[in-house]
Amino acid sequence: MVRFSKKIEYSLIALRYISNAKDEIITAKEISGKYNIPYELLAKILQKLKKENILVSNQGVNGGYKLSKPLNEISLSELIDKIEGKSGIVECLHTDNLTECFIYDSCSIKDPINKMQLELENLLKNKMVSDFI
Amino acid sequence: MVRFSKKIEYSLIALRYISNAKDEIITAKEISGKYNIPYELLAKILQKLKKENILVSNQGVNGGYKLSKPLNEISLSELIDKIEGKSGIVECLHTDNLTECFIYDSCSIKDPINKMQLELENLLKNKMVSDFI
DNA sequence: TTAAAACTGGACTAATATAGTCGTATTTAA
DNA sequence: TTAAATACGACTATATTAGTCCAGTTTTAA
Ligand code: SF4
Ligand code: SF4
Repeated sequence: MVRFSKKIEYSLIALRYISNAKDEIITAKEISGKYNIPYELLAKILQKLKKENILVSNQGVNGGYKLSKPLNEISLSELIDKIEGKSGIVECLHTDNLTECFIYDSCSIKDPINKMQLELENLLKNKMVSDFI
Repeated sequence: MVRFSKKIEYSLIALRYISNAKDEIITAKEISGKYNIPYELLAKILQKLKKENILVSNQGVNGGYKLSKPLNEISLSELIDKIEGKSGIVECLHTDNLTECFIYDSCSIKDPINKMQLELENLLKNKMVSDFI
């Protein structure tokens, strides 16, 4: 029910490492090697973080990644939304609500579930990636 | 990353309904019908809740379920643990740690992840099933 | 006594989400 | 021109969740 995906864990490990390296440019290979994270998977994640403007990248020889902003400006909430795509704690609270819950009309717990979501969001918004160091 | 399973949602709907019926005995069929919840699945869930001492049951004709204790004495945390089995937010925090994370030794975020888990647990412990009414 | 209404229990399948892999293209410094 | 790196898309494998099926047992009431 509450579970960090490997993508999020690998993101945190990578961001932490890149942050500690200050302005040095870090490659996917380096992080993959240090932490035994599958290279292809980590590479995908870093590409995604770049596309989401959390990292900036340089291609080619001597290329790699560095932070686009300090980690205390990135909330866990933001990281999760950007890596996994924004999503609600239940079907009917997804923003892109293509698949409406087949129970929706008769459901008696929509309101309290909604409140619950807000409380969880609040916790994740106030937790910064820098707290994972 | 933070997602209620259908089992939990169906549990909440059912517990709410049974609670509102006061001391009347409620059948799986009745709840299934009112809320369009797949009967076999709901039946399994109620059986589990009975086994976990949240419900008490009567078999046979006119049988059914009622609460073994009021909903304000059951935390969301307890419900989740009993329905889904207790589990950590990441592999290495599972209590029955059969499968150790293959990154464990080199992992740099174990401690902060642990703290995060405590904060989430705290939220879920202070949320009672009665809050979902 | 028997039939129907309910719970019980286990195995099974289907659907979905997560994790990881592969191949190929592009960029760039040396 | 080559090697080291990011970039992208499709693919496969694995795990989890959701739902189904079937064969019981218990109990009440006709
Ligand atoms: S309608 Fe009710 S059961 Fe369906 S997803 Fe929303 S809260 Fe859950
Ligand atoms: S060891 Fe690190 S990567 Fe592995 S499960 Fe624990 S926190 Fe996550």
